[in-house]
Amino acid sequence: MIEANAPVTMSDVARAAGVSTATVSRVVNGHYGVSARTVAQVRSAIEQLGYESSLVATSLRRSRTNVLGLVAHSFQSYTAEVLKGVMKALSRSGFDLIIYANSDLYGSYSEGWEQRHLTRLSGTLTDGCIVVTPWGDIRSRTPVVAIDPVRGSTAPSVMADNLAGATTAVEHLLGLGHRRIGFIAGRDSLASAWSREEGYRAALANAGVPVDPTLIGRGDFNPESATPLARVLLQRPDPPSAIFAASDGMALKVLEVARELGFSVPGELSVVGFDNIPESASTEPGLTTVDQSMYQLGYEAARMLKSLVTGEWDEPSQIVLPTSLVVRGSTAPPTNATRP
Amino acid sequence: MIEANAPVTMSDVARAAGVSTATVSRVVNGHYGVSARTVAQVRSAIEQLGYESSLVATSLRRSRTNVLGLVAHSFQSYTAEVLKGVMKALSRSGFDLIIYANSDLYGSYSEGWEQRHLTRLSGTLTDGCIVVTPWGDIRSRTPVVAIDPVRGSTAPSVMADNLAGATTAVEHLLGLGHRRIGFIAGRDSLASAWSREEGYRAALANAGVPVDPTLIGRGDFNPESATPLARVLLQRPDPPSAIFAASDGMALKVLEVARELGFSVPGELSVVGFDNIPESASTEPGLTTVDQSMYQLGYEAARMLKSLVTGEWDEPSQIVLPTSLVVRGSTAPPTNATRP
DNA sequence: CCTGGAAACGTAACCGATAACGATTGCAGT
DNA sequence: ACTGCAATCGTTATCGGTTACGTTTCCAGG
Repeated sequence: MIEANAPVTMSDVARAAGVSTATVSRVVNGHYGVSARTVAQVRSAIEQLGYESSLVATSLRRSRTNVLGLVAHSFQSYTAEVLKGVMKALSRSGFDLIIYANSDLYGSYSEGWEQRHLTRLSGTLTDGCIVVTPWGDIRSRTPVVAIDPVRGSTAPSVMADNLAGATTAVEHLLGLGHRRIGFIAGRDSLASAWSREEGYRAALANAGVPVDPTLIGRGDFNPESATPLARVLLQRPDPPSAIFAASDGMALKVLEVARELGFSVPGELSVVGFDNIPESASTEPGLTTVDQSMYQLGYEAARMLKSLVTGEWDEPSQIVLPTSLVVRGSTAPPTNATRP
Repeated sequence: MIEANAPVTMSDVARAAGVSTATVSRVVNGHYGVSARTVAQVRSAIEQLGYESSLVATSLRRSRTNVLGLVAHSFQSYTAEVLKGVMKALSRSGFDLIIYANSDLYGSYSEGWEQRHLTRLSGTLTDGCIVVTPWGDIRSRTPVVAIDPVRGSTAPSVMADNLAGATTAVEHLLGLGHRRIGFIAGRDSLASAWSREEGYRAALANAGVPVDPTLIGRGDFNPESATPLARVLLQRPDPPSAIFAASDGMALKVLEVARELGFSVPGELSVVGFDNIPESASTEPGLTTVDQSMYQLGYEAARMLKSLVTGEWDEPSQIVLPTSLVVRGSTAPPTNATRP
């Protein structure tokens, strides 16, 4: 039931208990210097009025709030999986979590959005923050851990072994006999996008297959960015026999375009993604992809942030987690292929 | 890069620009009464110092923050889907979103957690809140919309047509020839749990099948709660030929127990869930379930909350969304069944 | 009976920002 | 030159809670 009752403040409690707000504060925070009788009075007043301290007022005055923050620029499956891991790591830790998401998902907030959010939060509200797929390097008064950091960043971060993952993915395609393999890259500024492209190039180089720059499309990890790129690749007179997309979201769009243009998958086109989001298991055919355990990324990032905040850090500050290839129905040997 | 620089406050800007904080505030908020020259000076100081207003301080002073809150007691697929819908509804709306999640997921926070979180947030930080699957009725200074409210609540809320959904699900099983149909109920206090059980009973009654109370297990929507209940049902000398679980999370646990006890699904046991979370599509076999578009629930709740906050509300305050049955591989006619 | 010192509690400054209000300035009109 | 009205900007109270500091109370020891 909604009741428009004014919020109960500390001075209400103080008035009811016949003491000053200072005393109420001491009771609430369990500080020393209050007689047992007064404590009982204040407790009873709190109970009776249903008082609950204001997170805002407290955090404005205090340095420590026991709240950690998470900032993400969009909310897709990737972020949701990360979040589950974060919550798990924080459960029963004494830290609450505040996720701040801005409403301008689509484009207008480009460079620097997370810096804005972060300064707004870390002013006082949170003791530290996790930033998911940032756009730039971060300044902050409180500790920050990046998940999938920008290229060249030396700040604390957690990321998957993107190079190895991408290499394995492309080697899988090469092993099936593919030679003309398209690539749809991720957002250039992120280390992950860079490494996945490196893996693509390295695998081809190892197999003695020259890199054809016209087979590389420049996406940005946003699923929508892949659609026109896939169209370009598949409408060529000589389309590739396989496409490796730097994220599952983009790979799923490739599948969409392929269906639209009448390509049979995996008969005429093999597709590989990266991430292993839940949706990738339920498409028809299932998407072959590189699993990077976003859950684990979130879990480790939260663990690291906790240690940074409490000052008990002792591990290296850049964690790299292993990946594994998940083979599903979207990959097969190319038509008219000679097995290696 | 992390730098331990002190946060830039409004008075820093004021000092740098040679004006008072009031003037800075006016410039920041675009208020009337500042000369163009002063505006330029302040703007330049803001730029130079990298000033960003503190969400906390602002919300303490102001009544309106343009931030909406969401409170959830756990963070599973259900919540994640809801969140996507909420974000979609809020995109480009001018409202940002703060999600507050407490760290004591597992039990210790029982009754009343969302009331605590809500008073902490709605004190000043948010203009309104969405509460997902609350435990009790809510008091709040600012508007609150409940997703999947408690039974008997008259507060603004969004929910699926649980009665119709559950009825359809059980009719599906009846139509396949099942007569002994087990049920695993949800958290008793929620309207949804109640309606889904009603649907179960109604469908059986319509088909002239008596309700066997020993075939009903009392879960709480938490996946883990279903495991022992499923075990009890399936280890009976006369196990049911089908089980309808009030949530997908619980239904997936039923599948797990069935596998563990050597039941073939759907050969010896049919299973139906409710929710249609992403995971349900990717199990083997896929879970037959009632789709309630959690995305849509989130979308509508956010839309409603926006209107409540801006005061432009004109629709009924309790929205019920349709459901649809999604038939996958986990249901089939019972062995030795006679088709109706 | 007086003093010392710790315990208990209140007062007021403060955190960062906003807004009501008052004060100052500039300029047009007479 | 003087009035009057805007435009412009600073002062200050305020939000709710915390804490440094000062004051009062109370009891033990001399």
